[in-house]
Amino acid sequence: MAPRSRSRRAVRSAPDENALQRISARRSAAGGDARSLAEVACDEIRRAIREGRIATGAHLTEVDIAAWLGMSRTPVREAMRRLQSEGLLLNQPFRGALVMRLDVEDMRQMFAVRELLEPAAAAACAARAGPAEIAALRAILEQEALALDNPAALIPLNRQFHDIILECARNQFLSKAIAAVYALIPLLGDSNLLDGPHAREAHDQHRAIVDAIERRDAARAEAVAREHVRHSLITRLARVGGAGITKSR
Amino acid sequence: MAPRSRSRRAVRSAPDENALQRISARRSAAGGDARSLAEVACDEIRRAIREGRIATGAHLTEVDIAAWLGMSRTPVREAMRRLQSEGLLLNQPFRGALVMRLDVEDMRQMFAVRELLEPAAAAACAARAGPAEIAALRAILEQEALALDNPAALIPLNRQFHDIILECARNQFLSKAIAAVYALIPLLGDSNLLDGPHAREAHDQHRAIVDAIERRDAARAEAVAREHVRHSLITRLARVGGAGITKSR
DNA sequence: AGCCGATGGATTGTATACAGTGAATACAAT
DNA sequence: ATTGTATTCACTGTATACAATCCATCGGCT
Repeated sequence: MAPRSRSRRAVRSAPDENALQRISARRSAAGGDARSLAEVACDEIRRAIREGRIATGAHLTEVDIAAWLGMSRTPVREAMRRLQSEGLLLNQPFRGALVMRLDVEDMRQMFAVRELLEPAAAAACAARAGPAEIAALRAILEQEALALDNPAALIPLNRQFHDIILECARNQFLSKAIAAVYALIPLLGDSNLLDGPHAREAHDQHRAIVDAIERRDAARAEAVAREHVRHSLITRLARVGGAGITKSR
Repeated sequence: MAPRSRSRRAVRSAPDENALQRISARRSAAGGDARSLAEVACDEIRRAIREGRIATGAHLTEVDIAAWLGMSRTPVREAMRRLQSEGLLLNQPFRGALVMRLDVEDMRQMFAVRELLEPAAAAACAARAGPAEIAALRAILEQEALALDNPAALIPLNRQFHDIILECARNQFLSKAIAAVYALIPLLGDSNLLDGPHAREAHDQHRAIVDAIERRDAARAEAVAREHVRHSLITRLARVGGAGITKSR
């Protein structure tokens, strides 16, 4: 008996408002950036895995994620497919997906490949870097130096540092190969940079890499980059061996 | 078109019969294998690109592909997304996708990375190969020897050869990295193995690699594998330089 | 009791409707 | 003629309905 007069229109207009809400939420979430819901879903799932809110080994279904994120299955499906092809999720046909888990051996394998690729990137960068790139690297170094006890700032700086070197190497296939390996880093859990002493040593190594690049000393850049990867593995192994997440039975 | 009788219901019932046809077509097409339509679409598009039926640089839309393959947009969308993440297609938001094109410089970059990764795989394989793997490799070699003038047979054998070595290296990250690079091979067009002399040389190199692996001579396996990649690039360059597809202006 | 096919619940796979986007085009105004 | 504005158009992004599939479990039959 309520206002029946406008019922038809009311029913029609409801979805529109929802749509508007969705869009505005989408835009505001990333500061005006208009990412698709699928991208949002992808990032959210990845983040939840990295932060441990979704445990490795957990069982995910499209409907659950869709309900969690408040969107339909379609974008969620797209996101899960993407994460599967990245190797973060293991697809089980008609049965959902499992969050991959990496053991210590997997970690060693990952670092073995990084030890192959990242020195190559540093060497290529040393051969190609111009003043602009070197200035950018130096800028990162300075910011790092000021943030050595602030992992929240250090982590994106670290990523930028490696991104600049990779971009400077100007080899899209090298980038693809490294990206394929990096995709599984969220499964490793907390960053090494949460560890103060490691952060300092990593910073010193970054500095040595930039010095070599600036001198166009490809061999030296390669060697230091290799040492950087090795050092990172050692820190990881110490943390895994020492603290809780042993492979258990 | 269909009888205009109360469109809703008419439209509803039609798809059922289509679905049955589609499914049976799907099963029969691949000899009883029940791949999803998305996988079919993915393979078809990839194949069409490799065979040049879809030109590099072409503009693809979901509806066009869906019409071509006789399925709905949903699986096509999934396939295109996948090919985008592989790097075969370049997404243009709201505007379809472009088929990537590689120039000679891209090709050099690709082979530079392969020269990094494939020797590493051969070395790791030499360190780990058991009798079973060596027997499998020898079997491939024998089949190759019989098919040196039959590219249609040689191409899958070649793939199997490299797959066995990669699997034997037992490093999922090495596999991922190589897969990321190989994904763009369809863009290179015809296989080198269509060239008789090259096929013979490649076969000899395969044999040398297996010999080294069997002797557990990792360094030698690595060196030959590197030479194998280099040789492959040289053949490619000769073909591109000699025959038509120069980068034009 | 034990095997074997039917049944149901959970989950993905697919089709389709519709809203939203952005470029191109047509048209008006200066 | 040129610029600004509305309209159209082709396309994607998203939601939703429905079909197919897998697995577990339950019942009948031997």
